[in-house]
Amino acid sequence: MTVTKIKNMEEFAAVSGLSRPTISKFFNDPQSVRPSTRTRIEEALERFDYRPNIYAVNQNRQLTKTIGIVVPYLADPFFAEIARNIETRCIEEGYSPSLFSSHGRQEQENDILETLRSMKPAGVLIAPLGRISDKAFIERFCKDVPTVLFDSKLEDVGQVFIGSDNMQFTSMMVEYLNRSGDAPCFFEMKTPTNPNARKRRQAYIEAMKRLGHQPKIVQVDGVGWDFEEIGHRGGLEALNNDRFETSTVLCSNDRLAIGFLAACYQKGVRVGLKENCHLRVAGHDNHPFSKFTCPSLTTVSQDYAAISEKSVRMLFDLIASETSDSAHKDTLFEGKLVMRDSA
Amino acid sequence: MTVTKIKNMEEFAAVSGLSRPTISKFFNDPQSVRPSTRTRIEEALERFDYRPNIYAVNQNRQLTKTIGIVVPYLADPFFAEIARNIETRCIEEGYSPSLFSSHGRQEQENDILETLRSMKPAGVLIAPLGRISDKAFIERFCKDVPTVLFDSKLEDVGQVFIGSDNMQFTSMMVEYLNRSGDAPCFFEMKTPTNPNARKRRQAYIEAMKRLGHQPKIVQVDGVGWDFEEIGHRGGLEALNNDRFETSTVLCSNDRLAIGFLAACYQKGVRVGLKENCHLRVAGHDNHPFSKFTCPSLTTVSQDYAAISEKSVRMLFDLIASETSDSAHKDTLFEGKLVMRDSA
DNA sequence: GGCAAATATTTACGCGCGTAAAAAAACTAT
DNA sequence: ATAGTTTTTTTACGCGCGTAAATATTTGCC
Repeated sequence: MTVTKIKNMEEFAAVSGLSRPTISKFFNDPQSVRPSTRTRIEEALERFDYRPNIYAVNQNRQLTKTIGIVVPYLADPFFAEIARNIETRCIEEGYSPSLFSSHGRQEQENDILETLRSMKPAGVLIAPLGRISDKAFIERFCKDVPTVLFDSKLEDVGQVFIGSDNMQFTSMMVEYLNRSGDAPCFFEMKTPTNPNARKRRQAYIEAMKRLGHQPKIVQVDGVGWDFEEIGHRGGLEALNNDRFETSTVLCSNDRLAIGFLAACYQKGVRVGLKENCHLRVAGHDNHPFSKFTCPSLTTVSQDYAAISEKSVRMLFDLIASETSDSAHKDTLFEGKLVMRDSA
Repeated sequence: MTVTKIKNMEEFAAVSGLSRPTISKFFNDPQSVRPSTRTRIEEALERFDYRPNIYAVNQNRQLTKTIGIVVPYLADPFFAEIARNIETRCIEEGYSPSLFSSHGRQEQENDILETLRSMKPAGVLIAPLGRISDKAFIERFCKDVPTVLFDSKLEDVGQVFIGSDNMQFTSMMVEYLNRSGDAPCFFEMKTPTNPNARKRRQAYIEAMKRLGHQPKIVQVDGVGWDFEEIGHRGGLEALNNDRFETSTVLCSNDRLAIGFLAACYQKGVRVGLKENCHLRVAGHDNHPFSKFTCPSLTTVSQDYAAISEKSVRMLFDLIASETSDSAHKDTLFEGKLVMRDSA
């Protein structure tokens, strides 16, 4: 590396012996210049490490190379994991991902979208807060910016949604639990933030009826995203008051199940399949930590990789197509039964 | 809101009946214009929702209002939590935080710093990967950009470090465990990524000697950030081979402990303080999930809020001071014993 | 070697805003 | 009302780069 500091494209063009427009073309698309030219530029890059000023670049672009990623709650390893996958894929495609978390608050979600709008991103991937999202606000955003919604569907918002087939998730699990023991109760929050939760409840009810059982739903209080806490407190309360009519509990999601398992442990309720166990417990999502609960949690796995991959691909399709064909495209992935020790 | 679309500051100046330089001053610092003027602009803002083009703004600023936040592994709720705190504080101060995760890879950490450098941020908060960080690279970065290191200290790098007093953490816990039962073994990874782990080991050894005990360290294989997995696998192996010489195990961190507790459960080893228990287990960090392990985990709590708060304040001091006084300032926070059921 | 096609250069303008300097206007206080 | 101070306006330049058009050069091909 040389001592010379290159401070703009003009100077870099000089040291590489080319003209500025050629350098500009190169940075927009290396393939657009002749191989020999490309080599010369790359050699110069080795010697002088220059990078175009991103602000100057983006100012003159109607469309930047930024991809916005918005998740509702980053402290949930599920979203952290999805975000990681998406980030990686975006980088591979030559885009710069920018990650945001709404931290469970509508106001923040809207602020993020405002910020994003001013960033003129090529596209945005958003997992909305759900029930408490400002639907109209997000809808307007989707009209202006190519946006893919994932995880949490908002009816009639956006052109593309990628998520899980919650009906299939829950049906499969209810059937499994039913044929391997008694029919499950359903353990959930009274007012879940996430629309997936509502689908799961519905699927539970339908599956139970189909199997000739009376649905038995145990709802607990609590708002926000501290699902473990809610599952724990609500679980204790439900156990204390004998609210579970069968010896099998299907939790609306794994985080709730983690809290519930803690409650069981505390109450001395043995969970699992073994002879001396009182209760079977299952969840949904295959949360990264569900393998390490006590006992390890039987659950339905979301296909993280597939959801991330498909979301990104659909976004790039959307960007490429340009046409605002208002055909709503939904993609739902099926889950796989992950059988562990808890049920 | 009116139908008129404002597309630049010129137009916005027109509709608000002021000149562009005044509008420019306002956006740089609302306090710098006369109150009556400020009111007029704010009224116009209500009617026309205009935001300055961030790229044009930043191009002409030597220093942007961006704050970079870099964490080693975002899927760890500990870092997610810290990041959330820091983000919030930055926004309160009128800055735009930009969050990045190194995902446990040196290459990615360096890439992020490269990207950040080109973003001309006002300052950067980074929790380095630790052992596998490219020290020289980070050191160079710190020279160019006001940077606060937190969580994981790299010797002689950067001017400011904020973290926990690992010596105090471990000493306190070892003393507690010793006086409430037998002396603990220390359970850790053979080659930990994080320097905190090394400090904790050292503190363990010293504390044990001070108390007249022989240190008993149980090390397990494994690399990367899947601590639960490593703790689980290593824990099973250690239990199978009777590697714990006492009935108390102090884990280097809570995530390792979570995996270890799962191993104990699986092996039928009862953990806790009660009469019929075989083992006591403790951890470090007060990980968000440690309250929900089975049994709930006794640990030393990091002061998340204090670390975040102090890191941000120190960064703003650094930005304000401008002077590159090379005085290294370290701030270490003490931990508090969190007594739960596991020890 | 000559010709068409592909690529690079020259020249020039514009993006949206920061910012400096001088002039004008609006306040403040007496 | 007047002088003095603060604020705003006018004017103008520059930031680093995208990009268009006309021109010049290189390349591939027979």
